[in-house]
Amino acid sequence: MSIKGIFPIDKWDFETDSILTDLPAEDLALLMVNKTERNYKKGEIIFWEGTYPSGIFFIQNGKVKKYKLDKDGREQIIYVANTGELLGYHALLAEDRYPDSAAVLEESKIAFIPKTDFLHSLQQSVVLNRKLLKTLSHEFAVLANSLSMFARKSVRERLALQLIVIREKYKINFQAGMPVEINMSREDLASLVGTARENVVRVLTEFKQDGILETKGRKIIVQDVNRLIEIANYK
Amino acid sequence: MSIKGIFPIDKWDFETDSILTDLPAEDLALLMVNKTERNYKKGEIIFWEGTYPSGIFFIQNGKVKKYKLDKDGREQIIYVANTGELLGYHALLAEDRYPDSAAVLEESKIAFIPKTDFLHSLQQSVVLNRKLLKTLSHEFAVLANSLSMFARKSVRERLALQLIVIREKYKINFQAGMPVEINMSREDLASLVGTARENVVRVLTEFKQDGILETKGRKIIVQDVNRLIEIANYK
DNA sequence: TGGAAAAAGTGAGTTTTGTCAGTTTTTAAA
DNA sequence: TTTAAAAACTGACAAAACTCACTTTTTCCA
Repeated sequence: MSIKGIFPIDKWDFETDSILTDLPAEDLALLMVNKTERNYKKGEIIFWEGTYPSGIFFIQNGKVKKYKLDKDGREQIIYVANTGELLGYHALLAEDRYPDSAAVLEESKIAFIPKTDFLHSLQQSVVLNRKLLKTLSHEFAVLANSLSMFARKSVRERLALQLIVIREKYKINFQAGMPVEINMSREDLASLVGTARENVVRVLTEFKQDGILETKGRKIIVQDVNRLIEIANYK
Repeated sequence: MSIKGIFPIDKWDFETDSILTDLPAEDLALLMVNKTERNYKKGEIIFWEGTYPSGIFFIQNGKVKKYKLDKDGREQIIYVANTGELLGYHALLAEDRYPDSAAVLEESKIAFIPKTDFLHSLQQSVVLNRKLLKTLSHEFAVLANSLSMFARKSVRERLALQLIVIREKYKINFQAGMPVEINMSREDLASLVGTARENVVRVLTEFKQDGILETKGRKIIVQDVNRLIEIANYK
């Protein structure tokens, strides 16, 4: 059974990948005409908050965290982007600097599309325009959800919820039916949940004792999503 | 001295008002052709989260809170929109339900623009398209900031920051040079800061004792913005 | 404009979260 | 395969935030 029947996963996912999949072949070709591919190693940074963009990025394969660092150096993950998603278009469209930084969570293949090609495609393609407006508006809903979660939910509730959401993203790495392994450092999980690493570890131990999940080294295998959904206490 | 030299207020403001101010007269006329105006009393609701949109709204005069209610009925304010701003376009552009609710914070005059007119203007006006893309991308940056603040800052820091931001919105109600009065219930302030009413009251009392602000009944007059900026501890 | 209702403010106790200072386990390079 | 470094985990304590029960002040409308 898919998670969609029991949890509104679409409210936590940007659906950026639909921008390209719905684009007519000729519009897509125009956008991709000068793209350059590159492999990024785990932990490598794609762009830095506060710098000016020179193009957009397309995740051909891999996972990317979008995050902000606060004054005290603490990291907050805003969103985890997956294979097929675009990155970095906010800065270009807002005619401003990057609002966040992006770093790869696992070995990834990422394409770069120059600014001029993106802006040119935007002028030419009615579909690209419409899809960007739709995606950005949907992102608003996702961020509003996240904001409300961080402001109002306990660490335990937030961790349960983020485990549900992040697990969906790791499904892409595993065959259907096979147990999904979440391979994320406790540090990154803490950045995602908005708490200290120690708290993540403590709650994970609780969940493990309750038979909700098991761990294989750092990897997390969720055994009872329904219990996580209950704990997340999300309408 | 304007706040802009000492605090990056643009990172906390949607700038939605620029959508209409930058629109060519003919595009604006097309958009406004069937608009209907209405006065809303304090507390009245404009639209509800989860319902389908039939148009967009324009705040001709007043202030509107955009908020979400969680499972336990607790309110989280996502954003406070001011005179000149548009409301409700996210749902139409995402072809989805409203992601949040909207209610007026003070007596307001609000215009309704039917869905068909908005979508028709979108097809006709290149400028409207571009401005919406720009505004939505900027909103992403604002929400990412807020998200990070809620996840990482203390109640004291959050209240200091929100007082700075909300005070700018109340400037519109007062003559330049006159002391700005923030006229917001402690309940609404708590919804904005993401905490309980009692905590807002306690921190406000502290700020009052430190000479950072004074109160006139429920109204808050900030006397030392620089101290608030220090306390907010925002880079 | 008096008075009832609503909102603001206070205090004490509990719960949650953060911090520090470690030990143990896992990872990955040599 | 060994082993040093990094990451994961644990416990104790401190700080922050929440909740409840209550008093005082303000608002607003009959």
